[in-house]
Amino acid sequence: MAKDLTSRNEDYAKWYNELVIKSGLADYSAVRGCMVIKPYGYSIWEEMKQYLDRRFKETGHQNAAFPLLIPKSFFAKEAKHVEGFAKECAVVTHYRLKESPDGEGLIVDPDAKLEEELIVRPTSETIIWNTYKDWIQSYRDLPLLINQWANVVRWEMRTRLFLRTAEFFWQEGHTAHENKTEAVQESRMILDLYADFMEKIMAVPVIKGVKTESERFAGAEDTFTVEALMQDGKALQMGTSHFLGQNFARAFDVKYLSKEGKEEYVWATSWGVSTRMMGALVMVHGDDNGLIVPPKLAPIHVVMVPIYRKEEQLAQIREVADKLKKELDAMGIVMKFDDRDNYRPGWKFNEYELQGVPLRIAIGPRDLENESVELARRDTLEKTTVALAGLSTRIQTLLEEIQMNMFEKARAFREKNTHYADSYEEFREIIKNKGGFVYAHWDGSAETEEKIKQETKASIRCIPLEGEKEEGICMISGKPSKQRVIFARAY
RNA sequence: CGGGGUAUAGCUCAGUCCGGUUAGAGCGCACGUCUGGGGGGCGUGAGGCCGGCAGUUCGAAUCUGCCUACCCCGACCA
Repeated sequence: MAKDLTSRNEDYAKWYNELVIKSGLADYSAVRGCMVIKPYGYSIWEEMKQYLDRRFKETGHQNAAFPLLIPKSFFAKEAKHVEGFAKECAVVTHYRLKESPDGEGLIVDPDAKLEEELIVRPTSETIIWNTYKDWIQSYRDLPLLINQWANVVRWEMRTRLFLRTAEFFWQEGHTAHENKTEAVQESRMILDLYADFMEKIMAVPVIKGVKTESERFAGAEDTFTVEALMQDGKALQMGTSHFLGQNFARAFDVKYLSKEGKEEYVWATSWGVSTRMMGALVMVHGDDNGLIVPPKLAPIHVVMVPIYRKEEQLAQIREVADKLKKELDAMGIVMKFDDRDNYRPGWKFNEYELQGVPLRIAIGPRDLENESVELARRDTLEKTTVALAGLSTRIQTLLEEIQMNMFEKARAFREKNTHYADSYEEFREIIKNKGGFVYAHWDGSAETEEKIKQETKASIRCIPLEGEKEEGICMISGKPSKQRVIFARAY
């Protein structure tokens, strides 16, 4: 089996890093904290983008592109927003280089200092709202529903491939609305869209919820989140959707004239998911043999590995492959026929397992004779011999089954690792020894939240939106609580 | 930003403590050959300013000092 891969039990963090690199998703780059997304990794990201982009458009959004660089003064306009991002900004101060006087390389030309420094965007609210001011005059201009696919930079102290990189790729939606109800609805609708994507396409079960005040996005009135559980018992925030109230409208003076002829500030949302989801994909589905990509995200659904000695045999196999490929094409299933002769079958088996291709077909002289193939599932590692007749239909069914099985497996894992704690002792014991999600009562105060975080490293992931709301008392203060909230250690 | 670690072939690493001819291994790569149903065997070959700068010495991958970069673990954060 994948000989060189560290097992999850041995060292989960090491397993993750190795898997990302060895499966060809990404690699470290020459730039600190920034990664190279390799073709295979990028093709999965493209699948994610493609699906989400279609859904955004179906729900009335349009794509646009705003500048990478933002004038420093823009950040000062929304107080909480600056506070949240100031510590991790890359700043452009000059616009020219010149040869150094000693002739050894280049230096920044001191004469080329910018009047006003530019910030490499950590997020685009400010530049976008500055622009919206010019786009919005009347209630007829609303709602304004814009999305941007972009890269952003946040100068993180400590980075991890996909999970926290200094530069990352994402989409950020920025919408403007006439009233609060509509804006809240928008942010909730996007939250549902995200959750739907994660569960149906990524096969990652998520919990929808709202963030506590201290975990809220800088400048938001409410941050909605989708949270997932990784195999090491830690939580990962998969995406967020913010109700921004009128904060940015006020900061950038974006007003519209209502039907009644009254001047009003608009209401805003912003929402985003990033390449971080790639990390979730690895950590939720991967096993000790490598990645497992759910069929609905897989750039390649089926790979066929020919086994042969003589050229005539390969020619015969190729005939079968071509025919099957054509059938699968018509079904929207992508098959790769790997006839490279510099790698041997066993090597290819391992390689595709590492990459997580959902289905593998091995076909050799033996199979040709019996008019069958060997079909292997990546999720269960199960191998069966199946007839050539009706193979494409069989594949189609199997892919659906794999998709479902992966989701069910992840959900079962999450359920097994979801606990309820009624006392703080119980809570600490679970967080320390078992990990996972812990439902517990909390009095709603930031102090209690902080105390728990300090003492256990577990944070409130969210106040869940769904499920029954059971009243109780806070496990720390004994004060009343309207419902349990979800705690976990998180990435 | 604290703590730890690493830097030698494309990759993973030995060699450094105890300085001494020509710096090694495995994998990968190239060519040949036998092969081919779970990372093949054999043979031949290419590939190195031993992270940088300075010092000690007849002599430095090895000792000393300074620097740089990256990784891991924490704190902070999506």
